[in-house]
Amino acid sequence: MGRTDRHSVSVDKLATSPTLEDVARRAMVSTATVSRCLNYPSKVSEETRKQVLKAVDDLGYAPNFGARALAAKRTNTFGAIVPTMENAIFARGLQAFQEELGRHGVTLLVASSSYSPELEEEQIRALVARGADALLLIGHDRTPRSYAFLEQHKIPYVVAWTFNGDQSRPSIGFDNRKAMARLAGHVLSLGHKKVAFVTAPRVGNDRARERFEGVQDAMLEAGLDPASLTIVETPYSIANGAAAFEGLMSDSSRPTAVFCGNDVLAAGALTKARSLGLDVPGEVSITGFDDIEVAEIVSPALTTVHVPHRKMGAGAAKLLVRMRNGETAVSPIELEAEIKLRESLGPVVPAI
Amino acid sequence: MGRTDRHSVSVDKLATSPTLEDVARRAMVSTATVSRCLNYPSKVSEETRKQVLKAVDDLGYAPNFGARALAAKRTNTFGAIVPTMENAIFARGLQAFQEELGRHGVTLLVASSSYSPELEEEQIRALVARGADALLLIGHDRTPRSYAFLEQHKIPYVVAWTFNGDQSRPSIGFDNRKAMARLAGHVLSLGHKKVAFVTAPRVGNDRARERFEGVQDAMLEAGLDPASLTIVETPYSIANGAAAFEGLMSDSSRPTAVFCGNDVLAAGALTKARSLGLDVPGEVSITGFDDIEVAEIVSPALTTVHVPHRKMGAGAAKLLVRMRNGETAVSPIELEAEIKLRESLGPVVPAI
DNA sequence: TTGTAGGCGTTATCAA
DNA sequence: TTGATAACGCCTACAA
Repeated sequence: MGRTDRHSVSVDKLATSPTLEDVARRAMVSTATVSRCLNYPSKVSEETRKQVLKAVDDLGYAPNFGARALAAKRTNTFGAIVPTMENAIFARGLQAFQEELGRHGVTLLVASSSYSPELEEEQIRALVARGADALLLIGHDRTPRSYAFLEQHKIPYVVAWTFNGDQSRPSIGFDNRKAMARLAGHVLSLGHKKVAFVTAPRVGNDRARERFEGVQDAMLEAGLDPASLTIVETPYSIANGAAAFEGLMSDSSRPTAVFCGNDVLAAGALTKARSLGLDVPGEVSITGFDDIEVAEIVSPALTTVHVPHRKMGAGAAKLLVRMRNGETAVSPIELEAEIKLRESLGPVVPAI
Repeated sequence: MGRTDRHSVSVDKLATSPTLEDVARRAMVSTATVSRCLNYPSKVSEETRKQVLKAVDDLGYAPNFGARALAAKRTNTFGAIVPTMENAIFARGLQAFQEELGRHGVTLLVASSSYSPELEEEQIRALVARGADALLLIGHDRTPRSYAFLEQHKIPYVVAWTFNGDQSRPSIGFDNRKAMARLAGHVLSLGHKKVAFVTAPRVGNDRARERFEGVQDAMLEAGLDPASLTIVETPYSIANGAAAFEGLMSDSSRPTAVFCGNDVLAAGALTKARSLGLDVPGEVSITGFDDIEVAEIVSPALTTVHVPHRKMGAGAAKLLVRMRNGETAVSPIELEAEIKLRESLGPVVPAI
């Protein structure tokens, strides 16, 4: 039905993608048998299986995913939406996420939101429409519509890259605020009083906000006025980090330590320091956050906060698989972020 | 049909994703009208449009992608398969690719092959099954089955990151061999005679192979015996670059210049040089390939080949869109790769 | 072990 | 301008 019969198979070859029906015809069995053979090989006799697989091979058959999802209501595909893929911040975690998913037979679809909640909302819809069974999201900040949508569609999701005691969502991550406070505390204990903070835009980015609060916490703790903190807000990029740093250093009262909201910004600052002929950490200390690969290869090596990228990625995958399988009461998981002291940080050197 | 009628809508809300039919019922029109309203708003009266959109909004309706693809036979989704997402080599190009696609209303799906032709074959099938209308692939090396599959399914694709005169496939890229030969030629003109080449595994990776051939070309040109080139083959990673470099330098007869197949390897070599206390370029010169961001932030900054990442990505997107729209005779596009001379390269210093 | 047939959520062709 | 309705390709009871 639907298709008129043809005399030769070769006509088919020139046409378009073969379907289950084509395979069935060639293997001289029903479509049901082909489907079974592909999905539950054990439920098919050895002989027919061979025939079918040969037909599949001959035809170069690939199941139509949409049709399959439509019929089976499960895609074995998870989605991940990260703020950016252009730098390495999320690369390692995503890689681990993917590897772990692979072990469970699920495929990963990745999208990026460019740090925009509206764009993220679109991406969420797109991935769900494409049949994502579950989603990995970064941070808690997103539009109410996004949450409503996830709720309504009953899409399991986990929030990663952050851990925040008072959030009840399934999540896995570390306490950005605490980690940054620890790093900043250490820096201040080295005698730095004039400090600056270069951060990504904080609205719509709870990680950035929490890191900022961490710096404030540390200042308070050290008896410094948080209001005296110079803040530069700029999107994550090496160039922006460099520009921000240059601005800071051209100021009449330079900071002796510059906290950067992440390693990318810090790498930019470091590079600019070099081109400015400024000694790091002699004249100014610089710190980052994330501990991506560049942190170790820049010179001087970057003092930063080591984020458990791989643990987070793999852990998120495990959580999500459990949730997809019906488990409902998954409690948030907190991981540790560790301070990495390296050469870019030094004690404050009194002016001569 | 199929669904039993319900008395209240709220039941639906608790159930699962709303369908076209749900929207239609709520807006009191037919599913055809809803579909039209979503796809060709102009073909629907102002009034019904409002009703429908309201219903869509109320219900949080998102079209089922699989069903849509099934019915429309077009997904407006392209796929890209890159060897790796873990380092920055392909990130910028992919970003540009995505941006350009966005301008044409197409969504991007990304997968990575881990430099394995077999895995790439799987990914190709997966993306096509998911309805990718067209594919971006890296390099020409892949299994015959992959090419046969693409052929059979009539999937438009372009090969990027390489340009090779005698290949007739739609492609956009630069001549890896020529570019590397130019860089190597310059290095050799500085007096280097003992040179080494650290490369990614060359089988299944035409770019790596061509870069290698470029080095050989330059040696020949300079009157050196290509057989005297020390070769280390190792997967792209900072750690591997460092290890390879260390091995090279611990050799009794050290090279005075180390070519690296890409910037990641070179960054590793540079880092190791520092930890070994070797002066670059005083004692040994190091070069990379790609000109990714790290190339400028490492110290000394890396001499490398600038690859037109963004141009390639955007260009590939344009090509693919044209092909998807039925254009068939697209000829390969060659872009220029430019040598970037930076601090990591210096003249050979005669031993005292 | 295998086949038949209904349904999954859209789109698109016809009529109305 | 709108509404029926037949595909689209696959899965899965249910029957044989």
